[in-house]
Amino acid sequence: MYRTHTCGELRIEDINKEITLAGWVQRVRDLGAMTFIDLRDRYGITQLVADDNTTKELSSKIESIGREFVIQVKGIVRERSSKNTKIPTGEVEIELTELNILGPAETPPFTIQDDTDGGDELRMKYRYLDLRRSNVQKNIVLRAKMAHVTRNYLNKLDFIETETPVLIKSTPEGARDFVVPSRMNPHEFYALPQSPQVFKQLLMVAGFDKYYQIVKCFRDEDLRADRQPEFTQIDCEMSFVEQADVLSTFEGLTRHLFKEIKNIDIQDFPIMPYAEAIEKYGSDKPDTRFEMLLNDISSTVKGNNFVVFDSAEYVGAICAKGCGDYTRKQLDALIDWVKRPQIGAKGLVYVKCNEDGTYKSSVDKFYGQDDLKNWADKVGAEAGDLILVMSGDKAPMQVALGELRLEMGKQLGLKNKNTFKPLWVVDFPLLEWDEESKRFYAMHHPFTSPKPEDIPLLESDPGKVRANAYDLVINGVEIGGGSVRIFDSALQAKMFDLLGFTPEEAKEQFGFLMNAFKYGAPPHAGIAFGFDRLVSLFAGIDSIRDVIAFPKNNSGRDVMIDSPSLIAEAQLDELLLKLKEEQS
RNA sequence: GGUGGCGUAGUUCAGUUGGUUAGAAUAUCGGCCUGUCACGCCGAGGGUCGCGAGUUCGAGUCUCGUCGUCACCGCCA
Repeated sequence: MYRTHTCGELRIEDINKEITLAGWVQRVRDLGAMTFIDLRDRYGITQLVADDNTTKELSSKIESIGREFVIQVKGIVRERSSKNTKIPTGEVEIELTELNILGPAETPPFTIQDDTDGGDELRMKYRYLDLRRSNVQKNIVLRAKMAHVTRNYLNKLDFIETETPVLIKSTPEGARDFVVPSRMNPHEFYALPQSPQVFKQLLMVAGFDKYYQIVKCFRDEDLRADRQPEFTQIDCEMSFVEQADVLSTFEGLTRHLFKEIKNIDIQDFPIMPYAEAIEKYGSDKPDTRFEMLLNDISSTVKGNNFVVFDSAEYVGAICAKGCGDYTRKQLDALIDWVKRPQIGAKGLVYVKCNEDGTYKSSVDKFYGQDDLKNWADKVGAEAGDLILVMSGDKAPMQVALGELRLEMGKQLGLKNKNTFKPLWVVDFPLLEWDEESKRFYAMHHPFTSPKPEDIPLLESDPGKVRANAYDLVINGVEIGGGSVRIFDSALQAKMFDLLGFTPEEAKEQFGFLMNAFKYGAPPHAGIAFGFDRLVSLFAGIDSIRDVIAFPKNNSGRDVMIDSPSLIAEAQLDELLLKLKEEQS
């Protein structure tokens, strides 16, 4: 037996027990006549001690060990004469009688401590060492617990967990596919799923009624802190349900997770149409932890010969509470911030609401005190507040103002990591016009059903059609999204037509789905949660890398195993593949 | 594809206007130390300043290129 206890469980009640422990050496503190060793495993740290009773053989072994050695020790639990109240095992220590080196260790390239000296790059290269650190382990443990709670909840509701294939078919819509050459079918490729979308719909046709799967999905697009090329979804689909049923089921799952994992009771779970989210927050994933809503003040500000506003389609304003004392330097920094290419605004007009009831703005030449008071009334600004105004074309300015709102929220400390504000965003547009290719794209995916009352618009004004699609947003993070699906093959054919597929193309790519619908398809709807994002939200972390055991870096590389990599010529030959020179 | 930050000891970083032998902390190694738990004290070793070119009497420092990395925009049904 390698151990009788873990390094996290011995207490004062265990005194005088003979025990065996195994783990990693966290640190050796040699005081001369006595030596302390911190022994670590994933459960905790236990102090070992060797003093003048120690045999020569044992002390020479102790001298030979260093950080991160894997050792097994036998000894007696005894009470410490000076206790450490910072750790649960701090009242006891192990008086060593025997020590075996199970695995010697070289000095690690960075210290295995919560406050490690290692940078991100190094930690990723030696991720197996990084994962020894308790604050990294706790994220992985949290992830496991959340998956467990999710499975329990959905199993209880009679959902059936079903695996779907990973080697599937490439489709041109949506994100780029990762492709895998087929040896047995020369010149042909599988694609890795961007989501199990069509399979879960086919499971509905098959009558499974309620399906879920915690599943890897793959998208060959550029990465971000919250985007990995392979990521995990809680993927779900239900039959004989309407949008409201899906929302309430997964509102239930979300509440349950918050309660079980964080012991938080989520109060409100509001539902907001997409159009309102854009109008009030300049985003389809509003962070509702704070207000600072966008106001359209176009009608209030026009007609004072200020050409910038008079010529603008949209003039919008937000009110930053308590920022009326911003200095010139702070305001200039904000102006620079909105002018960065990422935001791309031409400028920013400000109005300071002074404590004495007067106003000071960057457009005093054009607007008097009465005008500025009107603005203040319109946006709900009081003495001590700061009004920030941007103007231009409506859609981009709403987005820019929404970004500015988030930045101000950050500066004012309104994005509290311990507050959780969920929100359903509903009634997304069904289609999105793409200027470049002069065609409509499905905003969600081509199987999303339009709202019944908007179906006539499919002919006259497709851009106006709203979808039965919904996103779950928490604290400004898109956690999940789904839709009511089309289950009528005629309507599905019409959708493909709108999206520019010829009937032949539609048949070639999605014929199996349309065929399936001919044989009795139930009404169905579904949703998928971004599991990595959900876990990082619960962990209070911005990057999903920290909740993935072995993540990829910014350029999609695994720096630990060094992938992707070239393959042998023989492998290429077998696949009848030849590498082209890079295009210049 | 684009914008920006970073790259100096094992590691995290500092390095002034371009000027003497490139520093600190930590880690490592050696010595001392009986209650440490970020142990302490004394000492030692440790550098292709990412790589390449250029400017200059002289480059860690300036310029260009390149590679790596991070953040963001595009992209992500």
